[in-house]
Amino acid sequence: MRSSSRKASVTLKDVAARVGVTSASVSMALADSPRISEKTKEAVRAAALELGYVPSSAGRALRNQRSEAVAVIVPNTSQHVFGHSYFMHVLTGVSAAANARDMQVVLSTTAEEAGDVAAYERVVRSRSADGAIVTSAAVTDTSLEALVASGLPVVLIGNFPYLPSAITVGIDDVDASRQITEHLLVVHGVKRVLYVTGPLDHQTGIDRRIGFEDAIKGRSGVTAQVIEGDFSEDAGRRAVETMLNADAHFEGIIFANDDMAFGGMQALRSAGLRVPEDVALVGFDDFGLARLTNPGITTVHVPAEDLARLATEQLLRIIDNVPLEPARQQLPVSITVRESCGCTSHPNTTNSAIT
Amino acid sequence: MRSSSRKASVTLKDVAARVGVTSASVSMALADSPRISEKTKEAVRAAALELGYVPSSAGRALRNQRSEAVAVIVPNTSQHVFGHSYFMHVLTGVSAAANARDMQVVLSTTAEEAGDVAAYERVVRSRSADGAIVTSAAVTDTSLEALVASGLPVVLIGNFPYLPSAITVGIDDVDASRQITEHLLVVHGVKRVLYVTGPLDHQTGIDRRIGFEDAIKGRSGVTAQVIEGDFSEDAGRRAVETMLNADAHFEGIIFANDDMAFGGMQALRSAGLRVPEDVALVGFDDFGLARLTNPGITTVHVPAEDLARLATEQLLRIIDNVPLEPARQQLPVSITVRESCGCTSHPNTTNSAIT
DNA sequence: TGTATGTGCTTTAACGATCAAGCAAATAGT
DNA sequence: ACTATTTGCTTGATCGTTAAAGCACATACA
Repeated sequence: MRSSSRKASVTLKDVAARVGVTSASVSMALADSPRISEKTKEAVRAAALELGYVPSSAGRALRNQRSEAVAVIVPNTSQHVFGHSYFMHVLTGVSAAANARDMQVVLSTTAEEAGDVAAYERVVRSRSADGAIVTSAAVTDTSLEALVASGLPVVLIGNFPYLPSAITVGIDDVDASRQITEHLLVVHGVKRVLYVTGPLDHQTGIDRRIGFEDAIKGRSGVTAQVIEGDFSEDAGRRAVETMLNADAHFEGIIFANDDMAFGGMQALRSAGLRVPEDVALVGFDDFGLARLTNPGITTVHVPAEDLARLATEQLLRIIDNVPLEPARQQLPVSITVRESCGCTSHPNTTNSAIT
Repeated sequence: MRSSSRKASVTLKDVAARVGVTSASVSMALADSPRISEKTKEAVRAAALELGYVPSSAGRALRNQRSEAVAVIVPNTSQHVFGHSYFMHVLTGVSAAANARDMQVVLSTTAEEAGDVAAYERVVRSRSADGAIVTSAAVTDTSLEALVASGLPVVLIGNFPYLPSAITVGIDDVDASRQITEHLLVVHGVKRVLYVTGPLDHQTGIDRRIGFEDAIKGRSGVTAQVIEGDFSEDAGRRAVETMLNADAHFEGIIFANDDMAFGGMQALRSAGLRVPEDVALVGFDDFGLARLTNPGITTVHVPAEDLARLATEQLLRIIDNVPLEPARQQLPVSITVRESCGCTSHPNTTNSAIT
């Protein structure tokens, strides 16, 4: 089969041949260089349109040493994090910021890497992308430190106090957690509370716990119990079951995220307890789930999409060597009040958000 | 600033200089060519590792005329489709299949395209990707036809009877819709039903409606009403409100997807009607929402991740010129029974799936 | 009149990887 | 011993793009 079906794609040379100039002239013409006459430019544009010329990203990347792409890197197994709608928000934010600058978005999961080089190193060092957005990285992820140290353009979503040179965009987990805890304690007068933590090898898990403790501290008449979770629905369920089996008493539960709050809510219902009448509860994240349950979960709204967009904008600044003033940014959060805390009497009607 | 901070990346040449051979030899050595002595290969591998050599994707793409990437293209506005967790499943499936073959995944949304060339055409014709997976394309999307006709490697997720030459992977929407309708009619003996359609400019919307009609057809004693929706939660809510205001009577509702079922369920609750006691209902998709609501929604489980994985595998076959026997595939679906239809008495305990 | 300054293109070179062809040196064949 | 073959590398070309330098000719300025 010598007459292959592979249709050679249109290159600068083809356009040049059509117009009767060299490919360099076409390049300059399309770049609107002042060195090219208006007449030639017009002819080139017409020919390019007619032939359907689209610049080769490889040729351009090779020549310019820029791929015009940003990578989104997920260090965990794709199973877990993809399953989280958080990731969806991140992708929306990154896409929006990248598309606004005509940059591609490359997805990269650190699945089972063969060599020593981690996924992000591979993507960035192969120049498949000019920089990377890294999200949901564990504290224990040592390669992250190497990546940040390597000086390659990287922006992390979240807070990484143990990586002082990292560019990050996050929220104030401590303060937010303190706020939502206080909502339960002050607004609803809950005295006996249970706190279900996130994974304590993630900064998020650590910080939210600290926020909870800050809120409890020095508040008289409040008794608190803490049980460790891992952000999974099942952990929330098990935490509640464990406490109920131990015959523990609590009027309110603060979950470190919504997934666990949902699991916990199911366990409470199975035990015949009503939410919020018998037990009030709150979550954290508001990535989608909290709105769907019945009762809806009062939670901290984390602006994941905004975080991702801002992170990407920062990344593009780094790539373009534009100085960025605050290397670490924190976006404000709001508390979305629903029914699980006892605020609204009519479940699933209107949801209000206070700032 | 002549001493730029830009660290030149390691290329074949650098490795070659270290070993004392030419870059061509290094290339062949790393490719494990029999023309290179074992000794040299070893030296090359050592040097490559030491210097942290990672092949330039641009150089390789330019030379091989292959980018080793697949694009995932979403023709709708990113707002809408990203918001749907369906997309998350698709990404997981595509990533899994692509990563298994060491291919990158490039994300592409048809946002506001400047020129005539649509997003997928740009991505594929710029050779940023060797092929594309297209999902959630509307029937009215004419550029899709041009894309399929252009002969570029593309696999569509869904059914596209009006594009006979397209390679597709989907489910049998007609049959699935018929099945879930029959569940409500036969198992639960519902006589007066309401059907809320999807958008009728999508094949999915059309086919599911046909399946519903097939199930109704020739079934004596069953009266049906149809109202048009658009897959949005709000459409489901409005459909139910409209019917209630018209004082329509129905014991069961079949929604063309879960989002609408959720909206409808809220409207029923607001009207003081219980699900499933007063009105039984079913949905379609099972992308995540149906499990979270209370009561859980009995629905058709669409294996989105499997569809995406299979579609990507087909795409890779096309790219590699491997002949693929069935150009159009359909994956089987199952019905996930929850509480909204009246099957399970205890809401939110265990969910069973029947095949 | 002789030297700058434009103008509008072409030529050249380079980005990094890879494959075909080439070319010495070592080995094998008769 | 003298020609084949093999071995193990190098040379050179190529992929598509773009920046810099070059080049012939026209015009401007002193």
